[in-house]
Amino acid sequence: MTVRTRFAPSPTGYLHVGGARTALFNWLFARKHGGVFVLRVEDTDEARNTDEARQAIFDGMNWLGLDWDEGPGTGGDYGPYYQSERKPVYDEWFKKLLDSGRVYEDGGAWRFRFERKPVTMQDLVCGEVTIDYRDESNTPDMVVKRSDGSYVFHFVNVVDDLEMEITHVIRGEDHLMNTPKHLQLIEAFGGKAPQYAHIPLILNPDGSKMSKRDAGAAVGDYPKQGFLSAAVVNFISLLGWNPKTEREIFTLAELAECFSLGNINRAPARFDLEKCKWVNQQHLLGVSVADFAAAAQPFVVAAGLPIAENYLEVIAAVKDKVRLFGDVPAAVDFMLQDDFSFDEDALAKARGNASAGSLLAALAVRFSGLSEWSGDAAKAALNETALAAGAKPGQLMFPLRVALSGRAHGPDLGDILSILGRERCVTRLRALAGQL
RNA sequence: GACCCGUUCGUCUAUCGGUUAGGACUCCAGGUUUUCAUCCUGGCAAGAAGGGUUCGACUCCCUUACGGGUCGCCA
Repeated sequence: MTVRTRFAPSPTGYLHVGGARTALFNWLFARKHGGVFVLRVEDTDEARNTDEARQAIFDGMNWLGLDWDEGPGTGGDYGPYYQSERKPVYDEWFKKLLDSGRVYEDGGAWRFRFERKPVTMQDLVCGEVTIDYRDESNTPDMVVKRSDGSYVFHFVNVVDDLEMEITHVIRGEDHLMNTPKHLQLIEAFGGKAPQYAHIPLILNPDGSKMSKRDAGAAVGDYPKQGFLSAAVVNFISLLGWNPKTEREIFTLAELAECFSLGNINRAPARFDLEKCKWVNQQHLLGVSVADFAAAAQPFVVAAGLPIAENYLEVIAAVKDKVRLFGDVPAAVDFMLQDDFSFDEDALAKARGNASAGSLLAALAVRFSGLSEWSGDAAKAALNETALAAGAKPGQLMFPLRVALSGRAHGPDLGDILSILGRERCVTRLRALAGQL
């Protein structure tokens, strides 16, 4: 029997990390077992569906690299994959319920009559869970068909899982209490229930439920901030699941290899954006300068910075120092244009060195006299300047860095000197020397 | 309120009865780097509480507390 999993989002908002992780786990499980991953759009609530939300799902899935074997745009033998197009199928299954007397009319809607007994499920994550349906107050008969003739989630979800021969349902823990309802429906249909795995929810750093407005919640925001999809996938995979090794950095393919439902935790995890950024930096380390430069360019342009001829050189100088592509503009602005700001603390620290002004002025003179310009030549000039003044080269480096970049941190000084070129260096040295 | 799931450093987690409770992020301190960053080393920091069971419990059981989830003609 081939494994068939599905991700069944409803297009009522943006794809959020919780949904993305659910999709990811279903995808990983299918890939791990050479199975089929189905994307099914649960758009039965016409009032709340939007085209933007539908597109956000596709965009998010594509960006994450979670391709679906069956679903919108791909096709498959179990379609259509939009529930809004499956009314005839539901009518057919509803008739089974009608014929067997398991539904009754209530105010124009149809309710499914639960069997009043304890219902036990075997969850792959939560283990054995029993809900007692003899307590009617806690488990009222559920509406399966609205008075307007449309069907509700529980009904279509179960019918489609049966119709599409889904073998494993991996979904958020918010569905745990729904499962006995689904099991009762499946039993009434005489169908074979899929195996269920309810994964813990993702919470905000403060422990509150992560909703769509919270920071880090919308998958669509990650590319905007300059995250690598591989890093986001890597990070969210580790929320509530672990590979049982101390390794933390994985590619999607590597995750698919070692993924196992048995290694999923039961407790909800909080979302730590800082660690997500660290994971991103780890993935960034493996990206080539050319690819990095191409990916960072939109951010640089959006910040209003010019793409200079030596753009690649500029990127190479900062590539291993940033965590996000979104951090690039602020890290390279002083190398791409002459308009940059001075950090007050850095300036204050430079002023703390009484001889900084004269040293910088002397260095400007020496730079001007250099027959050839290069980062090494400039550094040699720096050493000579310092020695001539009876100072240590190190004393000159900080003021020089501030003069050239306006800040205390940045790329290697040799890189900066080389990238800026003689004229700019001299100009900036004189400018700061005059202020100290 | 009822029902369900859960509870190891601030955060993500390892531990399938016997460990100095390990790793990672963050933070701090050293070292390397003539500078910045990377990097290396070290440090801070945890079994919610109380009862059992057991020679022995973070691990099993119960109670309490706390957190999350669910109780729709939403999904």
